[in-house]
Amino acid sequence: MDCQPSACGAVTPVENGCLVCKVRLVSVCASLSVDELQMLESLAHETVFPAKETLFTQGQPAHSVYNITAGVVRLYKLLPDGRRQIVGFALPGDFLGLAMRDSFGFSADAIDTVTACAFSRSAYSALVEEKPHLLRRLHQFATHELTLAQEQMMLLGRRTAEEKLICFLLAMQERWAKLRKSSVTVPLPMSRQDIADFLGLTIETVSRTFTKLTKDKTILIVPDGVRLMNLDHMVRVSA
Amino acid sequence: MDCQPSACGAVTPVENGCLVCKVRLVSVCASLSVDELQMLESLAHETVFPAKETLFTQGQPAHSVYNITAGVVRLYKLLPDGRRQIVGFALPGDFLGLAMRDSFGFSADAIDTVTACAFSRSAYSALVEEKPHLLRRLHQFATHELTLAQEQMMLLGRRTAEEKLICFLLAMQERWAKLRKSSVTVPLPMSRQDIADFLGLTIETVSRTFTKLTKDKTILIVPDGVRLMNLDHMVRVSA
DNA sequence: GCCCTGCATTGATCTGGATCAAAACCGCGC
DNA sequence: GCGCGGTTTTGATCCAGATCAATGCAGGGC
Repeated sequence: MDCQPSACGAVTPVENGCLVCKVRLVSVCASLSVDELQMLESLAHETVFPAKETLFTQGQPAHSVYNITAGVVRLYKLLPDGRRQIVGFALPGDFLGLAMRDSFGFSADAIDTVTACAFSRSAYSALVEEKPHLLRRLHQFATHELTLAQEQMMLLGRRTAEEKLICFLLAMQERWAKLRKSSVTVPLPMSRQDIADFLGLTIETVSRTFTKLTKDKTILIVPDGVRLMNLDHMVRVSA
Repeated sequence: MDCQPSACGAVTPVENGCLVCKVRLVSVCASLSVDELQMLESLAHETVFPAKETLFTQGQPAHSVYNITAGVVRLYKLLPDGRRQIVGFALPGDFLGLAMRDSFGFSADAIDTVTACAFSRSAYSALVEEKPHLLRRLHQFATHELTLAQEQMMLLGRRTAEEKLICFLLAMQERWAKLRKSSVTVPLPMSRQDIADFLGLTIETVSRTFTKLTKDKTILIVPDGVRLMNLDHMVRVSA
């Protein structure tokens, strides 16, 4: 479906403004001054996507770019026969549309309730043209993503199932920690199938590996997440 | 080893200048005007790395960034136990050091004889600061790399050995085609082990898959490369 | 020429994770 | 409470690709 931000996902006026935005300092917006933020604010459409709703689909024209302000988004590619690879999970503060290309290179859908600041791509790229420090920040984000992608290649190509899961849990814990949410307890709003499709495994292997790590006392499964019980061991494995 | 461009790899004066550089129009330099090119030229050290020599090592301080002008470089990460993942092959026109970070995120070594324009990172980033269109070009390169990395995740996580090899050969053929070298014959200067470590396979599986594709009449193995005999079929598989 | 050395190929066997198939669990509506 | 749909876990079996082990083959030194 061709889905503009105004068509799918409730648009509300920006409620409290960028200045009090909870993710401002970790997002691309951190590079902007107070008056630049006001310009940005006038371009922003705060949008809410309920769980399971699609933000955009691979190949679809990229009318908008998004700054995630709450919730978790899964980013994925599909093969014609239905095989799926999740290329990342976007958390609050993450930016979707770094490539600034005409169409999206992957699909994105909300895992839980997601709120995002949507910007029309044309307006956003015009702003980027005149604010080199915003471009610099976007470039930092892109190269950070690239580094993560290279880590993920190592994981997908050369690690065992158990190592994959351990690395994933450690990476999620670090990302949540940067957002100052929880520490030893890692929220996992995504399904087992999502984790499998991110790690290049099947759901059965992911499930078995969770049980193994639980029997090991490496982790403890709690509602909607896990608690890491033996960080030392996990870090040693992931090194 | 701590290896400055002047220490490892023969430095020669820039012989013919950027204006006649064969890869200029496909490299980051294409964003620069003639007089900007002259500034760049004064910063460049043209460096030759013989086959098998290391350009830089993962974790090493990134004193220099590189623009590859000839030859092929393998970019890889290692685990402590020696498992290796090649995260990419750099061809003429490719830029190493996009991240502009203090240290390299992967190691790089020359597969055949490589020539590169080396720039001190500090001088280069100073130039980037004052030339927003150079930054824009770097960002384009970074997001292009990111897109390729996401394709590679799909390949590593979800494709079979045969699909992996076919996608790899097609991707290499496209990359060489952009450089106006050969078309149906794809040069493969890297070893079978390199291909295996790029595709997340073993050398034996790569070799067996090459023989299978040869028996199929999908490819023909020629000295230092392959000839693609059934592009249609290959494109169908990779779609 | 002939040996050495370092790939690459081929063959035989093994195994980690996939696949197929049930259970068990867990809200949620009524 | 109970039934129902979806997800997760567990179990049994299979197989693509890994591993182990020769063998082939080309280029280089002498």
